This record gives sequence, structure tokens and C-alpha cells, in this order.
Amino acid sequence: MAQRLANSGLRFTPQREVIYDVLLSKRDHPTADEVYARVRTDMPNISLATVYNCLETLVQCNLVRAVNFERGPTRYCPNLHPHAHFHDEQSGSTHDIDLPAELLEKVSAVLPPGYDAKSVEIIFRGKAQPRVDPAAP
Amino acid sequence: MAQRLANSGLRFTPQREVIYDVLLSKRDHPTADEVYARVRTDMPNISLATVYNCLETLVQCNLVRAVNFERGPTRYCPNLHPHAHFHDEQSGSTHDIDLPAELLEKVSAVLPPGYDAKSVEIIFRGKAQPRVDPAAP
DNA sequence: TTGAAACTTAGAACCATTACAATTATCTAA
DNA sequence: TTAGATAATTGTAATGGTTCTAAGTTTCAA
Ligand SMILES: [Mn+2]
Ligand SMILES: [Mn+2]
Ligand SMILES: [Zn+2]
Ligand SMILES: [Zn+2]
Repeated sequence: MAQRLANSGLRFTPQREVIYDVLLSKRDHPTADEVYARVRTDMPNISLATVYNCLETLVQCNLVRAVNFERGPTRYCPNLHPHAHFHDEQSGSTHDIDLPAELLEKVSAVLPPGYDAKSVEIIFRGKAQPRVDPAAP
Repeated sequence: MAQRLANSGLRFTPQREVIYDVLLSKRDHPTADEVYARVRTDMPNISLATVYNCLETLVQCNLVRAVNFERGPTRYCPNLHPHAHFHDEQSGSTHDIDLPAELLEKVSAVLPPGYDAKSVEIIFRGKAQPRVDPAAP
């Protein structure tokens, strides 16, 4: 992380570190407000403005992805693998869906000549069954 | 249109009609503000609140799709065919990309068991070359 | 160690959208 | 063809996530 920041002329700060830790430790695509609440248990005097600033910084240096559903608050995701998002409309929860490189190629292949896509974003909406743990009693 | 509205117990109003006409006549994914500006040339006393209300109504009865890019203002699209959106980051313009049913199936096939998607949204970002008209001199 | 550049902070401002409450229009059924 | 119930429109205020600002603080290369 320090390396990635330095590469962009950015500095390593306690605020950036704890925010990134929060994202890594619970990967449920929290909003800035949720990150703020979690970070405050470790760093009670951090400001919400700093949370926004740091999240933006982490997105800039490609450690974190910003995800949007309709006009709701932006959510933050530290999963750097190519993946889609499944938005469960009942629970409001968001799940990562792995995307094989092969599928991404097939998707980009629908673009007519002249279109040069730098990124592809795929969002599913619907409901996800709560999986039953097969090891449960 | 009147039929589609009546089916949902909604009324056919001049405001709804002119807003839908505006969307059909220039399919460049305008924002509510842009729709408001266009509608006012025909109906100068319409209110912005009504534009928002009517757009929402058209979305509800499936005559129009709402499209969002990051946190920018919602854009509105009367194209009912399954299609993706290509967002040109230089010009800010948005283009429809036709999606073959076959591709949509392949995309949905990446979902693990237990996930039931009601809709799939695909957004490309990048740059689109201005196409040269082959019939031009 | 120092100092320039970067960062954090509290609070104000922004802006797309939604809520509100009063007025007006639509449309069903007498 | 109206009456009147229901739905829609309107101007304006409020909301909420986010960004801006300007003052103080920290980082880190030299
Ligand atoms: Mn947020
Ligand atoms: Mn809009
Ligand atoms: Zn994710
Ligand atoms: Zn479209």
C-alpha cells in the first residue's frame, strides 16, 4: 500500500491505512458512512471528509473500486479481480461474482468497430437465496 | 402509451405525452434537466417536479429505462430492446450497444446456484471514434 | 532537522432528487 | 353530461450524499 501510494506521489497516513484495513477486513461493499462508523472505533477523531478523501485516494491508486447502484450512495470494494456485482434487492446486500477472462472477451466482442472500451461493468439485480451451510447440523 | 398507463391505473396527461415524445425524438439519453429544457419549448409552464414525476412514471410502466453513470444525474432511454450502454468519457455521450440474447444467457450463466437475476446491466467506458460516413465526399 | 508539499479537519456549500400541501385535471359512473 | 372521487401538477422546501474551503497539521526528501 505504501508503495502504491508513493508511486503516485501520495503519502502514507494512518487514516489511509485504517480505512484500507476496514475495507479489507469486511468485504461487504460499505458506503462512506459505514466506513466512517467502522473506522471510528479505532480512530474516533477522524472526520467524514477524510473518509471521503481517503476512499477517493484508494480508488485513484487502484487499490479499491467504487461501485454505484442507481442513485444510492457509492460503495467501496477492495476486490481487484475482474468481477461483477450482484445486488440483492430484498436485503440490500452486494455480492462479488467472479468473471472469467473468457467471458469478458465475449462481452467486449459485441462492440462495433470504433468503440474502444477501457472498462466493462456488469451489475446483476435480483434475489440471492441464503445458502445453507452443508456443514451445519 | 395511453394503454400502458391505463393498465397500471395511471392517467394519460399532456405532460406525460410531451415528455415521452421528447425522449423518442432525440435518443441521446438526456438528464431530467435536459428533458425539462426540451419540453419547455412546447410547454413553457411545465415544472421540473413534473418532469421528474413523469419520467419516474414512464420508468414504472416500462416505457423508459433509467440509466446511471457513477454519481452523475440519471439519464433516460426509450430503447426497450436489451442493450448495453457505452459511455464516452471524452464527450460525455452515451451510445446504445445491442446485446444478442445469446450473450445475455452466457453472462447470466456465470451466476452460482442460488442467485436469481431479474436484470443484467452492462456499462462500457472508454472512447468511441467518430465514425466516418462512408457516403461523405 | 527543516521546509515544501501533501494531508486532515470542521463546517459551509452544492446539486440532483424527493417531499409537501395546495390547486387543477382526468375519467368513471350516475 | 355532469359530479365527484381519484390522480396529477405545481412551486417551494427539504433531503442527503458528496465536494469545497481555508486553516491547522503531518509527512518525508534533502
Ligand atoms: Mn457513500
Ligand atoms: Mn437528472
Ligand atoms: Zn466487489
Ligand atoms: Zn439506452
